[in-house]
Amino acid sequence: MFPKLDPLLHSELRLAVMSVLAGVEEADFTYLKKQTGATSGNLSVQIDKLTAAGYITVEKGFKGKMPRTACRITPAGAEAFRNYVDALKTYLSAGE
Amino acid sequence: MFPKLDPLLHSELRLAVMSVLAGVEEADFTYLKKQTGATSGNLSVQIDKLTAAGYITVEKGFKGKMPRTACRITPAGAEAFRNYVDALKTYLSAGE
DNA sequence: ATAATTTGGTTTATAATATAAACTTGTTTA
DNA sequence: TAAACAAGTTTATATTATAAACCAAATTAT
Repeated sequence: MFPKLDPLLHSELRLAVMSVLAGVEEADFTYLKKQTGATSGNLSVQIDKLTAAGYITVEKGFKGKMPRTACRITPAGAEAFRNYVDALKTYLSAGE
Repeated sequence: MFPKLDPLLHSELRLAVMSVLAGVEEADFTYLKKQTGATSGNLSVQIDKLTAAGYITVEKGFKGKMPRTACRITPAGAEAFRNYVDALKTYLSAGE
């Protein structure tokens, strides 16, 4: 009936992060923070979880002398995102 | 950018309950349990929260001798549900 | 030069949440 | 009349989301 929702994606901030990453080649920490409006701490934690799940990859380097954390969605992450969207539609259809 | 998601609706079970109720005149506890696959305990708790929020109403009575708990969505609940669906679309659009 | 502020984060503490297990009350069946 | 079932509720637990506090390095102000 109602499919189970991937708990990793059923989280406001993680979903926002994935939503941004689904639309761009790569996004760094600062950009994600700006787009999502999240606090640094929260964003850091959620990025870790998405990384641990294999949904995104994180590449740490420097832009000039400043640290920079670049994030990309993985194929697995993109698929999970699509599946989540599909699953959610089951829940939302009544509200159209 | 990303609108805030109503935390009362951003919950797998509560959303499923609202989804069912959005489509029918009224549904009783047993029916909701069957449709959502939830445990009684969980369902009971989430129904309470939706009631406290004014999103649904609960009417207790008897069907024959057996207790029955009938739930209906309220206008406020229906509106909240619509708003939630709209807000969510912002998050999902990248995944289409 | 050095003190103060900003940047780009991470770690840790807390409060809220979802969830199931255990329990209750009454009914039906063996 | 004992056992099993129905329809829930209460309570305990484990997870989560989130922000506050912290840290290191770079930049800016004095």
